Amino acid sequence: MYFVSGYRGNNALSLLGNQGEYVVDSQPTIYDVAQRAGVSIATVSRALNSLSSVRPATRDKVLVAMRELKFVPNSVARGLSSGKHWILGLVFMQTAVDNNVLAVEEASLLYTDIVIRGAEARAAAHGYSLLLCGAGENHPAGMTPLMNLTGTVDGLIMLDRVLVEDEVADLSRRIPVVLLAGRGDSSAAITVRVDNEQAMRSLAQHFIDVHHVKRVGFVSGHEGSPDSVAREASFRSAIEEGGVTLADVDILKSDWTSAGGEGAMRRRLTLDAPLPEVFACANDQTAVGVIYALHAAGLRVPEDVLVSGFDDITLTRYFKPPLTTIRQSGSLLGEVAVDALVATLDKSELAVRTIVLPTELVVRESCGCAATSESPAEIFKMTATPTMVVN
Amino acid sequence: MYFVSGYRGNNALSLLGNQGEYVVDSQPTIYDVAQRAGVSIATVSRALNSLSSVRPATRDKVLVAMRELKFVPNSVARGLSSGKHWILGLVFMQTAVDNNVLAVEEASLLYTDIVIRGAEARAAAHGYSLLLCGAGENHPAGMTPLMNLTGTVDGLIMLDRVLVEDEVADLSRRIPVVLLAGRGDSSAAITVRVDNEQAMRSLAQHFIDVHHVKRVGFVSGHEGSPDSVAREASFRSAIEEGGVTLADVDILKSDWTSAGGEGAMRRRLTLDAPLPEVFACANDQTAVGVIYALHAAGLRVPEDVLVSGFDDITLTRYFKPPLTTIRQSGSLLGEVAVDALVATLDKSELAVRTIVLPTELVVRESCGCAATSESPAEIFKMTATPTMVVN
DNA sequence: AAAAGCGTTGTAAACGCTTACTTTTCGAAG
DNA sequence: CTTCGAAAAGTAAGCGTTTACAACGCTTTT
Repeated sequence: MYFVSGYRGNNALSLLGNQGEYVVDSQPTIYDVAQRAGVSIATVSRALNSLSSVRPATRDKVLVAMRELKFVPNSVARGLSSGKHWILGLVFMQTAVDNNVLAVEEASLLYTDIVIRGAEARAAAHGYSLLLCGAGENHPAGMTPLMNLTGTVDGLIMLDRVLVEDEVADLSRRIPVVLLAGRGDSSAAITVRVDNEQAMRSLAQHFIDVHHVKRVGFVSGHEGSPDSVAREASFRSAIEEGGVTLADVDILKSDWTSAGGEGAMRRRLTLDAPLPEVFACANDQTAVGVIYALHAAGLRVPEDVLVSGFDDITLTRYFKPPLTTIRQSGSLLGEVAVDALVATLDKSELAVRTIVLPTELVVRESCGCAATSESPAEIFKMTATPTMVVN
Repeated sequence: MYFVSGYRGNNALSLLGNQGEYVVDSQPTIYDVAQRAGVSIATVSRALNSLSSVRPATRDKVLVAMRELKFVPNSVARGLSSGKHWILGLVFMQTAVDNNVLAVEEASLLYTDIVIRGAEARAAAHGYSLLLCGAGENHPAGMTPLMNLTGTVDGLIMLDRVLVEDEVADLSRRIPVVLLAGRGDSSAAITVRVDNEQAMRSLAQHFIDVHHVKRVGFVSGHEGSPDSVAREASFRSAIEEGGVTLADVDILKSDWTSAGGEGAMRRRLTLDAPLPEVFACANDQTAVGVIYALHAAGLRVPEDVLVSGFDDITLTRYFKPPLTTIRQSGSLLGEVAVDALVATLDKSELAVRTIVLPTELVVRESCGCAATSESPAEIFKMTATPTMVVN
């Protein structure tokens, strides 16, 4: 045995009195394992990572020692040495709406969380952990906190355009970045987004072709949100192509929440202008609030006004009337983002720069279509496959 | 200037051709900063952390150099050296229900996510990041992955009893652990939970005292979930104390989801036994599904059957009928958990071992009470303050 | 029987930072 | 103009891994 001097392990074991039970005081290191197994730390490391050859007998000795010491490798030291951390960062907007606690609980909830869950699951499947990082008006966000993550995470996923293009470029020079739900035109980072254009187009066509509407309205999400902007713009262009009116007075500003939708519709109802025949809402929660306000004013949905949502969150299937909406898979969005990021990490190059995920029009009763007998619990499958758009 | 030899920085700057723009190839280190500022790395470190005294002039030199190099401290190296990582781990159950993707999207969603958001916000306020770690049937969870986090995170928050008591004890010997929504009787870790007993008792009393029910039912959450178990047990004991019947046939097994609640009620409706007058559900989503199934069978709520939920998620306030439920603050739960963990980290000792958060009965129409004119968007405040229970 | 080759294992130098300890600096007192 | 002492700055030893390189045996080759 070579091992003579220079031992600097923890001597981590202390015998616990007469109970004969070993208790670890401080984390044992590979030095402790090496000493116990009678090998060098390099061998321990190799046995641990099985990179190069270790004789089976030696490996066993090491593994036994590790088990006896309850050794757990220190991932930080590992990360420092190897430059690989097995952690992905996920940055999202934490919007506080008017300091309203309950609104905070709802705002952008559901959907964002589904994305987070999808990302987490997929990251775990790749062997990564997810580091959450909320940015936003109340948080001291911006560039610096994200930069600080550079040493901790291997890659970054950013939801809902937390930074402006220049900052993204800056950041992605240090670390691979995937943008989610952005406008899809960043040249600095891979972008994954949902096909808002296709979605709003199919919705507009349905209203025009099937329900023969002449005048429509739109209820937006949080101001400046890329998804909200994209949905409004796409809806407008599709609607106007069809020769239908979308008046300014019928474009209501909301904030992704039910309360916001309710308030927006209440305010709209105080105006003199006649209501349009349909309100397309930027997401499902908004639609719920809008319908509530309409009901409260004695208007029926869909008999008097048609309403549609976006997202197809599970709960709204149980509403009366069941909500006509656009289905998108939030978890898929998160999963694809992680896949793209991991691919970049592996090959350090990814041909595809923009990935557009499909959406699907789900027709239920709130747009005036006939009730189906299907149970809300029934599973729908996405029929389309993701479109890969090369930059 | 002392600096003579031993420089091992990156020489990180390279002049980018005629554009005159500096581009960082690899992250600059304190060695680079030290060289540029003409000081030693120790001084750079001190300027960075402002722990001990650095002369203002020197500090400025260093800060200028850092800015010029776009230096960002490597938090991993920092963590390895100081043993402090400024990361908190959050472990939660990732339950896949019957491989049903949409159910996965809903299952335990909402509530858990609110907790996560609350924890994240509070962690950020304390200067920590949150590392997410989904455990569960589909994930390869268990002890080892968590142990691997010990080197990465400073503390761990575990939702919904991911590990058994022994494992918790094992883990908490290495790292501070806070248990969330457990049974509240762990001696190995701090526990934060909601007052399920008080909640179900007030619900039972309401049913008995106000609505004079004689027979009640209960729809559970996911099997084995501590919260579900606690709610069922508390409800049963409060109900039986009141001399009211809770028959086995009226205890329906569900899984926290609307689909589960709907299915459970559909199955119940196929039985011969007469329905109880009320079904208390383990959470709001379940109640939504239950009501849907009742409606589908031609029964009215609350005229024919009373229903209550638990959680008071925002969306169900917009349902017809508005849901009578128990309010608990998920974000508060997350926040308190983080506070407790951080306190432990700071003082390395916390007197309080169990923290019980208050709940509040919110009476709406689904239990047969009169409609109020309040807008769903109205904010309710928790009236009670958290109860600290010393171990 | 010595040399060459190869599979194993050991040695030691990073990785980028913090910090105990030591040395230098600098201003005030003598 | 010393002397002294505190303040400021430097030196170097970690923190727990990985990994390039060296060294050691043990075959195989000639």
